[in-house]
Amino acid sequence: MDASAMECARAVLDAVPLMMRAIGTHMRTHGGVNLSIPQFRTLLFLRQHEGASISNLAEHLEIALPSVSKLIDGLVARGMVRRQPHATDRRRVTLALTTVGRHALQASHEAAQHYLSTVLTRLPSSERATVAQAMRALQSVFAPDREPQPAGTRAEVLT
Amino acid sequence: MDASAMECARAVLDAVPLMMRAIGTHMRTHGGVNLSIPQFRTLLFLRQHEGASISNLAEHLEIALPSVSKLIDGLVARGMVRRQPHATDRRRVTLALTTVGRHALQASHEAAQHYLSTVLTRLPSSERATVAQAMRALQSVFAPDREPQPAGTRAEVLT
DNA sequence: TATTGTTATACTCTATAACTATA
DNA sequence: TATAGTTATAGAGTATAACAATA
Repeated sequence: MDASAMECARAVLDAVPLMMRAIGTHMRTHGGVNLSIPQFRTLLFLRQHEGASISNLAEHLEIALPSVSKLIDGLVARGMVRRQPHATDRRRVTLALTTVGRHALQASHEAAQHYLSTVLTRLPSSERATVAQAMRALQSVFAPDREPQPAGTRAEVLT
Repeated sequence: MDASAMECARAVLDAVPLMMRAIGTHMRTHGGVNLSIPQFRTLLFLRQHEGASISNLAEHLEIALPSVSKLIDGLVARGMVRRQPHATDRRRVTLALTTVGRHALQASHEAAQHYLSTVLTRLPSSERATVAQAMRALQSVFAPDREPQPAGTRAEVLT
């Protein structure tokens, strides 16, 4: 716990809530779709993992099962996700994006990409490289047990 | 909006919610104090800005006035903050930390510092420097209208 | 007995609209 | 009329505990 780690901790605690709010507010108020960050991440995950279950999602989002169930309730109510019976295990629920969900994700996704890119373009490209590198480093320490994503998958996230 | 900005946007959107959750969960479950991030930030602000009003706080946290009022309700109910009449303007509320609030902040603060520092120490110090630099850059673009803090103030945040 | 998911309950965070009191 | 704050209302996110159904 040297001085640099403390300085770093301070900077993280200053910047992260600020970014979270900026991103969340933007996603709730632009792009005509009005998704929260967890909703957005859910749709993203379901697009990448067809046939995922509630448990799969809970593991990915790192939130409790009942919370996920409620999150899905909301998306089902908005017609973006379907709950389907699992082929062989009748305890499981298979989740699927609807067409509405697919379009909502696409729109929200473009809006988020545009917003974040615009904000980040205010930085010189060398700083942007620093930010990208820092984000990868942070992700590795804050989610150390996540298996590395298959090549190509990550690159699709905001494509 | 070049490729680097998009790559960067992707990385931010991957890493920021993850960190937010990790920090929030830790603050809610450790250190014996159980503060949410907004509560923590509120106490921090009140320690640095004695005599602040609800509006001052709303501006700093970038949330709506009624939300702040409720946030303060919660902290008052827990005995951490006092609402006091303003000396000259009877519309205003002057907020003050109680002794309980001061101690809660101190404890939560040490726990947060310890947790974040521990996590960040898993990075080589060169990466930590990158992270610190990135956080400063991000703060500048996500809160571009904030006046720069007076020298010394920032350094106290986690002291 | 263990796993998957839901319901019940209870917080916190956040917003907008409508209101009160004061300036 | 404009500002500071509160109350009312509403929806999202999250958790734990208790439960049902299935394996």
